[in-house]
This record gives sequence, structure tokens and C-alpha cells, in this order.
Amino acid sequence: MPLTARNSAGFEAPAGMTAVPVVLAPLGGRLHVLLVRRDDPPDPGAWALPGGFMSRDERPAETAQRKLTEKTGVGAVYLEQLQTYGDPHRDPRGWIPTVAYLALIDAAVLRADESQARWWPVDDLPILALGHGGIIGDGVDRLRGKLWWSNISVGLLPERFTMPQARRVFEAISGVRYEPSNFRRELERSGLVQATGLVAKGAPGRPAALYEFVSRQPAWSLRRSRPPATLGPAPRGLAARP
Amino acid sequence: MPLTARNSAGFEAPAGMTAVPVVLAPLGGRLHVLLVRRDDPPDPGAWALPGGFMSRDERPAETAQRKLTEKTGVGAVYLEQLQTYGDPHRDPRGWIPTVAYLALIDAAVLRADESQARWWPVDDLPILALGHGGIIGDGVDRLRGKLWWSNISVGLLPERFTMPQARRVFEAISGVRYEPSNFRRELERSGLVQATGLVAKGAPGRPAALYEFVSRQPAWSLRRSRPPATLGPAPRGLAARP
DNA sequence: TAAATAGTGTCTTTAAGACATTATCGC
DNA sequence: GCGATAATGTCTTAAAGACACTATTTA
Repeated sequence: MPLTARNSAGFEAPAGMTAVPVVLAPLGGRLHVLLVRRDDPPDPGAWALPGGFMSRDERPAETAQRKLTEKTGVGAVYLEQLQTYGDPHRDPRGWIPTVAYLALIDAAVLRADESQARWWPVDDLPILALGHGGIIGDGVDRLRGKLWWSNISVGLLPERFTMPQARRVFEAISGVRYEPSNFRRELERSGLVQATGLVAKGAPGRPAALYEFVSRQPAWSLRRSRPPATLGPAPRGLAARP
Repeated sequence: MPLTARNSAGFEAPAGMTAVPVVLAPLGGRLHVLLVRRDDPPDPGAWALPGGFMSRDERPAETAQRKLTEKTGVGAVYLEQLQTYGDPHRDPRGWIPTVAYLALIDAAVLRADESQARWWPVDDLPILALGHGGIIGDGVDRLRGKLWWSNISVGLLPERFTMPQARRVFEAISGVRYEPSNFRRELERSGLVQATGLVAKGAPGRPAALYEFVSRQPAWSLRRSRPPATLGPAPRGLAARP
């Protein structure tokens, strides 16, 4: 029996709207996503993203953040809208569009597995309800795509971090290894991070310098290495002839 | 009197959902957006994007495409979802989330202005209803951001085009001028276009070679010039230690 | 002092910037 | 042939790749 809704002008309206966070974190060198087991139809018992219905007076980002906090006890350090899945026949329960969010968590603050939620490696997922597999793929693509072009990794690193630590996080996300000295040079050249002057002591080997992000707000890298050289602004009214 | 809706389980639901295309085209060397005058509240008489309510059995992209065709008589060559504006208090008519789309049209197939719609230069817009100014900004940012990294310009160029023609379109979008020989080299290096072997005759000057896109489906440039060198795939289970 | 890890320096290779030169059309 | 426009070639500059070497810690 599908859910339906009608508005006060007599037209059929969406039966509800949901928001789902794609919660990603590097764990043991591999990128993981947080999944929960569904209690309710459709597909009770299946694994799915930890989403939920938006209520009136709640922005979709707030719904996503709330669901995330319910499952992990922490707020996301980074939350960005991915896409809306609005095919009216996507959800067997009725006309229920879903707004997906990418949510990134610092590995250091993760709770241990709770009974209701589990971390899964993104390259080895179970079968998922409601087309959530595709949504996770979109989230992973977004993270990988912005990794070197923005400071999106603020969400995945602690406030202060070392170069080797950043390198291991980048490697977990992208699935490749980087040459350490070139990694350092590129991350510094990005202009997104700066040395703090502090060092991380206590481990064997030479102590590593601690870095921090210049800004924790979303920002783009300087190293958007170059489209063709420009010749100054285009004159107004330049004709776009064939 | 705001619109409201309630679903068959008794919960408040969105009163409707709208889709709006941000229709962009280069015109006279400047990037323009298609706007319409609103007949209905809120803000009757104000300029706004040509959006409309989704109906049941219609995907949001179809709604955006339909609204675009109603106003211009053409389908978009390129349509991509931008974002969903879901703040429940954004629209004074009620809880009405909006899914925005970027829609690109080949300048050559544009209709002359119709009574209900007008092209406006994106850097010189009137005051807009419903926060549509911000949506247009997001659309322009997306187009500019992907211009050199994808074949998004398939939407703005005819099936066959010359290098100078492509250059003028790129200049209209980005607002800068490019050095012609470097422009050519970079566009060829992208791997997105290929020479057809044909030439455009009839104009004064040396005839220009005609190019086409290798694929008209969304694709990324090869020239995503490089993050640090990789050393092969990361080994499974590499620890992400501090 | 050996093992382990972090950080520096530098030579080579590739890509992009700048700009002079050559080619081919209409008139 | 001349003006206009398109296309090619090439030298310079900047960025990234590869990899040897030096530095500083713990055990």
C-alpha cells in the first residue's frame, strides 16, 4: 500500500522527502562507508545508507547531519550535497525524492561498531536497498574527484597532521600510492596546508612536522594547473561568429 | 495562504516539488541566461527562471526539459543536475523544494526573443524572484568550472565547428581571451575533439578546419594535469597510522 | 650504533607561455 | 597582389617525475 499525498490545492504531491548521508572514512588503509540494517519495508533486513525523512522546519542538510549523529555520535566535519534522486518510481513506498549528502569523518573520532551500524569497504559492498549502491558510487567519485583540487580532506584528517599521515589518508581514498617527496611538494604547493612549527614525537624514526589546513572552510587548491594562457578580459560585445 | 500537504500516513509532506532549468547560451560574445516574467504569486511581474511543478510520473530532469522546450522550442543539448534548494522556508508559497538543472543550448538554434522570455547577460541581471539569482550563479560556476575539464561545451557548439569558433565560445563563457595557437594546442590535447578533415569555406581568409567532439556523451578531458606521481596501487590493509 | 622513519636536494622530462612565421582564402 | 584570417613551428619558462641523499628519533 503505497504512501500518497495531496496538497491543499488538490494536486498530488510527494509523499515525503528523505535525506541520506554517504558517510565515508578511511579505516585500515581502505575507504569505508557507514551502513545500517533496515528495520522497515521495503527490504527489511537489507543494508542501506542511514537516511530518514525530512520534517517540516528542517533543511535537508540538517536531516542528513541528524541521521549521521544518531548512528555515530559525532557530527560530520564536512558535509556537502551530492545529488537528488527524484525519479518518482525509484522508491516502492511511493513518490519520495531523496537528497544525498557526502559526509566525511575524521578517522580518529570514530566510535567502535555499534549494533545498528557497520563500516563496509567501498570496494566490497553487500547488496543494498533502494539503489543506495549507486549513491555511494557518486559519493566516492565526488571525494576522489575533489581530493587534489580542494581541501575536502579537512573532513578526514585531524586538526594537526603529519605529511606521512596525510599521504596514507590520500592513498586510502584514491587507492594508489604516492612517492613521499613529490606528495609533500604537491600538497605544500596547493596552498591549502601550512606548517605549524610543531613536531609529532614519540614514534621511532625522525619526528614528523605537524601541518594544519590554512582554512577549514571549503576552498580550492591553487594548483588547478592551467588551461591556456589568457590575454586579458574579453572585450564587451565580441562577436561569436561561426 | 500557503500551500500544505499531508500524506496518507498523516505526516506533513512537501506541498510540491519544482524543477528549474538554468538555460545558458553565448550570445554576442557574452554568456546569457533565459528568464521569464512571472504571472503568478509570489512576485508577479518579476523576472525568474522558467521552472515549474513536477507532476507524478515525471522525473525532475524531464520537468526541466519540458519547461525549457515550452520557452525556446528546442531541447537542451546538454542537461545536468545542479543542486536541490530544499530549505522549507525558501518559498513563501509553502514547503516546495526545487531541483535546479544546468541546460545548455547551441547558439545557432536559438529562437528570436519571444514575448514571454528574454535572454539576459549573466553579469548584468535584473532583480529575481525566489532566490533565483543564486541558482544562476551556481549554474555559471559549474559551467566555468567544467569548461576545460570536460566536454560540457558540446551543449554550446554545433556538431561541427572550427577552432576560432570554439575559442570565441570559450571566451564568452570564461570572460577572458585566449592566445589562438595555445588554445588550439590545449583543446586538441584534451582528447575531446578531433579533426573531421573538412574545412569551412566561404569566408575571407584561410579556410578553417572543422572539428567535432569525439563523444557527445559527458566525458572528462585527458588533460586533468597531474596530482603527484603514483607508485602502483596501494597494498590492501595498509595501516592509516597517525 | 642499527633500524626506522621523515625530510631535502637535484637532475630529467613534460607541459605550457610567448610569439614569429607560413598558408590560403576573397576581392 | 593585398588584406584578412587560420595554422604551424619553436624557443623559453615552469611544473612534475624519479630518485639519491641527509637528518633525527627509539631500542
